[in-house]
Amino acid sequence: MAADGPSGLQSFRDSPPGAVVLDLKLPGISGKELCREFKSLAANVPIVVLSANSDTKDKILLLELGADDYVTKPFSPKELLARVRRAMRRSGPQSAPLGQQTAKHDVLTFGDARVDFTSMEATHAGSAVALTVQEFKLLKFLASSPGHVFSRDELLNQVWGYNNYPSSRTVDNHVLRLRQSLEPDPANPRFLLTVHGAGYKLVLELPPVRKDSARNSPAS
Amino acid sequence: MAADGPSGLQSFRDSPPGAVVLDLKLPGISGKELCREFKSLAANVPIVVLSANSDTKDKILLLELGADDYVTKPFSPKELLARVRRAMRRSGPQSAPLGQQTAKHDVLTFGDARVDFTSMEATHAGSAVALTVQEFKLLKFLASSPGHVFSRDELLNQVWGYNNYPSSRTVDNHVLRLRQSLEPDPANPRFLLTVHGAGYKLVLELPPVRKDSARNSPAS
DNA sequence: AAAAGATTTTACGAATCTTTGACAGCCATA
DNA sequence: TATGGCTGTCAAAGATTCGTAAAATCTTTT
Repeated sequence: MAADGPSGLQSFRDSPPGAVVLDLKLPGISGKELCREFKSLAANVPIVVLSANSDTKDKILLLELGADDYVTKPFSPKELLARVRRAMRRSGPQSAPLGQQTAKHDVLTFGDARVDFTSMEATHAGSAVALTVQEFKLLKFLASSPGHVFSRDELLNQVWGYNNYPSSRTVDNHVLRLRQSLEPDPANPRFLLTVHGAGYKLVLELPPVRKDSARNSPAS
Repeated sequence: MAADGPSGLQSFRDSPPGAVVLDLKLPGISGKELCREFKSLAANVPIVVLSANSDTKDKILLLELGADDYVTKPFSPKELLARVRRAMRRSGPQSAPLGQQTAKHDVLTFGDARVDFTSMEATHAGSAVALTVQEFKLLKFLASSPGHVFSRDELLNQVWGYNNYPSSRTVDNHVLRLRQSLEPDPANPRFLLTVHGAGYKLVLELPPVRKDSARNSPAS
């Protein structure tokens, strides 16, 4: 808490907070100035503004200044809380205040699987499964563009490297093992999909309803 | 634009929009339900809610449901615009931890059909249809020059390749299957058209209403 | 150096696409 | 309006492409 603009700015610099609740009517600096200042110091710290008047022009201006939300007085504590929570949630997963972040882990989850590329650990339905380096690499690459179909050649180039040209079934086998390790039902893959004649892709959302029951697509 | 809940949900599924402006007072599904649904379908699509009453309890509830902002009536177009812009700005460049980023996908839509050439998925009236690689290739080529008529030989050369020279009914069959998968009424194609004696073309705009009396030549 | 583990090849049945050929129906011109 | 040439459609035959497991090869650890 800070009683006025300058001291608020000071403590913001000293130790960036997780969020800011900013009352416009305060002594010292203009609230708008302060808002802009905060945002330029740390754009990822959400700011919720308290304003006395509900003048629309003001609102728009503030939003343009970088405020993440505002509440007009009178307001209920509940509403303020809800808005702050939401603002934090939105900017949340980004990073802790500054420099204190516990190294971000690249994690990928789908179905029962959870893969941490930083620690190179993976779990399936809670229990740990062992993935090899090559498997991590392949999965990571596929995960870099979810939904994108990659041909075997592309995968060999991108994951195995330009010099290395193992032949055909290499990729297949790695996909096979990934499926066996991570798919709910390895025989009927739901995430690591093959596109006949084209290659493989990793999809993270469940596809929409199937229509053409006739053609490929796993039964049911 | 959709006039009611169900149709809104449908078009959301068909082609997720960049943002949603949701009027709470609509027929069919409850607005809150719809809001939750949207968010579960695509969490990164921002939602701005229009609500008639400015009841605080309602506001909080909506925010918890996943709405990104709301505007109470009456509101100025400017304010709505500012809020939508802000919501989009926020959800825009922000990419989820890993794998959830939506890379640019090449998509083609016409009639009830939606074809994504990147993920090699296609939907017709919302439900998924399976297309083969060759079908994707052919469609992609036709789509590269909408309205342009390609002879069978051209198509064989361009889509099938120089070395490969299938003959007679090959192209026809692929067009047939594309029609069956994607045309509203496969027997009376509206987009994948035959030009007698010349070849095929893909048109994307709906032609003006045409009387049946005339032949099939382009309407006068 | 042997053992253990990872990666790549090979092989082949199974699954899935493509192409073909036959025919009927449609179209355009004589 | 009649005719020969196109096109739409189907189903079977012909080709590819995949999934899988086991063997062979290469790497790292013991």
